Amino acid sequence: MTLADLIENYIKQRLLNSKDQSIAISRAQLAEQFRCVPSQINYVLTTRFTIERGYIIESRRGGGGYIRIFRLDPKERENLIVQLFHEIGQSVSEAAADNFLDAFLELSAINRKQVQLIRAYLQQEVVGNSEEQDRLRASLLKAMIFVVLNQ
Amino acid sequence: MTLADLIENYIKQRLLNSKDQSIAISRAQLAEQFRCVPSQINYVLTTRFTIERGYIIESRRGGGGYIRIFRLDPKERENLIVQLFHEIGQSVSEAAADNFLDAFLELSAINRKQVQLIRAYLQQEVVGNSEEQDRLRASLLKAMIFVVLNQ
DNA sequence: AAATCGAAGGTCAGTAATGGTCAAACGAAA
DNA sequence: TTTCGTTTGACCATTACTGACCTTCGATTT
Repeated sequence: MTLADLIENYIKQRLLNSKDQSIAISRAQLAEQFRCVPSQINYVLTTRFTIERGYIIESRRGGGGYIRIFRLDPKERENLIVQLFHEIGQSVSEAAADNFLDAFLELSAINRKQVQLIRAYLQQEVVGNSEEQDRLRASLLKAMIFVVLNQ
Repeated sequence: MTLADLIENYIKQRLLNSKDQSIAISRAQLAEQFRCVPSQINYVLTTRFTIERGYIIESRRGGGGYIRIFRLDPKERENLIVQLFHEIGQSVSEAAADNFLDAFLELSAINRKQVQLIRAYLQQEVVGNSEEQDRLRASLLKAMIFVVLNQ
């Protein structure tokens, strides 16, 4: 459990407690709270709270500046899942595949074990990130996601 | 009893003692414990903790990195099913794919709905019976069978 | 109104901390 | 002697974290 993980969990907890699926934070203050440099907060936000994972970040600089984190509306869950599936497209790198799996997991479209299975199978069957491999990876990923979503 | 065997036994013992059929290890730390190079751990994992033997490996590099080992639930009829899975091979025609699906159905490895889903998805994604299409069909079929078998 | 200042947040490159890969050497069994 | 599983180490890839420097924006001063 790294510092980045701790900050990630803290933000997610605050989002769960929030009324409107969004919270505002002060970068400097949060950095102070976790005894780290402010840019560490940016690192957590850019690696963990991406659009693919279902978050939107809005911020303002200057005096009274802030960072606001939105969790996408669960009402649109189905649409998001379908959209996410389409976003996989024809070709994905290994890292991109992981992001997609995490995104499906975040949406509770699939569970943790299914993620492990799919990831493991992809790693076993698809090695490297050549264009051909990326295409095969996308095909396999979509096929496996398809069955777990629909069965 | 080689070093690889010792490490294998150690990991299996820890899995037995674990609550959720999974443990996390530090590659460097485990290597230190057994007085060997870190890559020896990879050797043990890739030779002894494969999917075929019922294990899944997940890992993360970088600071706070780890290796997590999951034990899959051992199933009845596992040998037959695994064998059938391997028989799919690298290339299957549409008719052959249907036969494999029926065979899995006979073994109650998958259910009717899953068969329909897989068949429909294959028909949608793979057209024709050229060698290239047959290879893609085999890949997708195995990927989808894999997830429904193991999840 | 324009210039300036201070208080936010943003970016990026560098360093450290992990784990991954692969080919060669080794060694026991056939 | 050959073969095949084991072991090693050099080199690679990924992730976490930091700090110097940059940009933006509101408020204050000229």
